[in-house]
Amino acid sequence: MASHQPLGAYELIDRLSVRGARPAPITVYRALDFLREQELVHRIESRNAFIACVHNHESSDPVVFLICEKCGAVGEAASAAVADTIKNASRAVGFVPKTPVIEISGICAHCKAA
Amino acid sequence: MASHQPLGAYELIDRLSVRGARPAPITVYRALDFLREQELVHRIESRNAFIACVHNHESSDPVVFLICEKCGAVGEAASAAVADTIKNASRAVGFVPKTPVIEISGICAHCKAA
DNA sequence: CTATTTTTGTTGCACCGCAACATATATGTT
DNA sequence: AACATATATGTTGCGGTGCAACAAAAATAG
Repeated sequence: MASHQPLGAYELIDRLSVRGARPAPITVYRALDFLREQELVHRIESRNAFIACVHNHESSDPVVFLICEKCGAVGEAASAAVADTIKNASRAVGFVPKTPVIEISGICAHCKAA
Repeated sequence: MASHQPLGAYELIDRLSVRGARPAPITVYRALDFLREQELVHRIESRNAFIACVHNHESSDPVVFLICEKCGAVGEAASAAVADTIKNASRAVGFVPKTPVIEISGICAHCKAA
C-alpha cells in the first residue's frame, strides 16, 4: 500500500478483492487485529481508519499522529517529551495511564507550502 | 445526565425517547454538533461516544481525557504543559496543529483503590 | 401577502465492527 | 492409520454509527 492515507476497513476490503471475490469483513478485522498487535498497523481513532506503521517501534514511546485536514495524509512523530507531560498530568489526578491516543488535526508541511 | 460515562449516539436516542417516540438519529447528531461547537459536549473518539463537559472552558487549552478501562468513567485534565510539548513536537516537523485529540486509557483513582 | 432563507423532520443508505456458528487445517495420542 | 483435540479460517447475520438527500414547516424579508 505504502500510502500515507489511512484506509477504512471497507476500503481495505475493496483493495484486497480479486476478481470480485471479496474477503469477509471479519477476515480483514482479524488480520488488522494481528497487525496491530505487532504494531505494524495503527488505528486512527478519529477517522475509524487504519494506517501502516513505518516506524521502527523499538522504543515504546507513544506515537503522535499528525493528520492533515487538507490532503488527509497522516504523519507520525514520536516524542518522549509528550509522553512525559501526559504521564505527569494524568498521575496528578491519580490516574494510571496505559495506552495513550494522541491525534492532532492540522495542516501538513506540504500543504502549507501550497 | 450528569453521568461521567460517555454515551453512544443511540443510547442517547434511547434516553431522549418519550413514550416510544424516538428522535431520529440525525436530530441527535445535529444537536450534538451544536453542543460540540459550544464545547459543552466532547466526543470520545476512541469510543464513538459523547460526554458532557464539566469544565469552564475559559482557556482554550486542549483537554486530556482519562478513560478508565474498568468503570468506563471519563475524567478531564487540562494541561498547558501537554499542549506546549505537543505543539513543539508537531512544529518540529513543519506541521500546523489545530485540534488535538488526547485520550488516555488506564485505571482511574477510584478503581485503583478497589 | 407572497418570496426567500433558515430550521426541522423523513427516508434511506453506506460504513463500522463483531458475535455466533460452521468448516477446515494442524497437531497430538494411542 | 484412526481418532481426539486445538487452532485457524470462512459464513451468516445483525446492531451501532453517521450522514446525504430530500420534504415540510417556520421565520424573515420585500
